[in-house]
Amino acid sequence: MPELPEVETTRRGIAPHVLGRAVRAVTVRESRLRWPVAEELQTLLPGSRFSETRRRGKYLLLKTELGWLMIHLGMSGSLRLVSGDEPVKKHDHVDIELDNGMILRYHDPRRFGALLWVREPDSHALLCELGPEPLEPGFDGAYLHGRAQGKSLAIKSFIMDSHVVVGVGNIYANEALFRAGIHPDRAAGRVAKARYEKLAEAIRAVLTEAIRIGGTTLRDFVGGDGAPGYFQQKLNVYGRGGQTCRVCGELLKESRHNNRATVFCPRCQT
DNA sequence: ACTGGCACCTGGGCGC
DNA sequence: TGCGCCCAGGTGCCAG
Repeated sequence: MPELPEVETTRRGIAPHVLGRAVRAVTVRESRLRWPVAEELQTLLPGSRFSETRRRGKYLLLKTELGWLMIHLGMSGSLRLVSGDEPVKKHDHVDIELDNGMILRYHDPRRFGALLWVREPDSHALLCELGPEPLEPGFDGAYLHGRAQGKSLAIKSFIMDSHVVVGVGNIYANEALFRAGIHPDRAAGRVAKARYEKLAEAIRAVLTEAIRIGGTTLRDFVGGDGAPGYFQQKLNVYGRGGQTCRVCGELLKESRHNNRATVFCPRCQT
């Protein structure tokens, strides 16, 4: 599920329910995630109070007096608030019980996600090398163009590198390249600055739109099953290989970059 | 320094 | 129905 819009939607969904709340207890049913669930969740988190939520790329950060709980949802993770009597389902790995009885429940079938403890987010190894936020100042065509100089890798792989820009996963990489009219195979270093301007704008547009739509499903984070399928009807290329291009009618082609599915229109994207 | 490929997991869908 | 195969929204790490 989670690309940047999903992570941001999760942050906005849980923020009003955790801010100002203290943690009553933590239950770890399965600690074998991408990295072992941090011991501090059980030694430091109980008794602490959440005072701030933040997102950096696809990492979610919840501040307490003693440090930050850092959460990554991996490929299949989700975080939602449930009432204390909600039955535990398979793959509900971690419960963080709040002082009002609600539970922040981490669910992750594939276990590619992570729950870590960090003292200082800005200097943490996983965060300090990350590229700019695509929706904040500092990310634009000039920046991308500059970073691409001398690079021979495919532009799709380039924009999916979190050291270049965070939060552009496979769906939105495909969609942004389509909107910008750029062929995904093109060498990053051989794309003109003007086209990077268009690409930066396309990345901002698809992410902003997805967050906007995701915002309408915020209620799902409390109670419901929290499985929004919102962006589907907006997709122009992702998952549409072999179907016709919505703009020109050409058959959409499929390929792969770094073992990730790529879909593009051979006529619109050059 | 770059780049491509692999690893970590489970579950769903498909063809036989 | 069952089995085996392929695929999946991420990303750190490794070898060449």
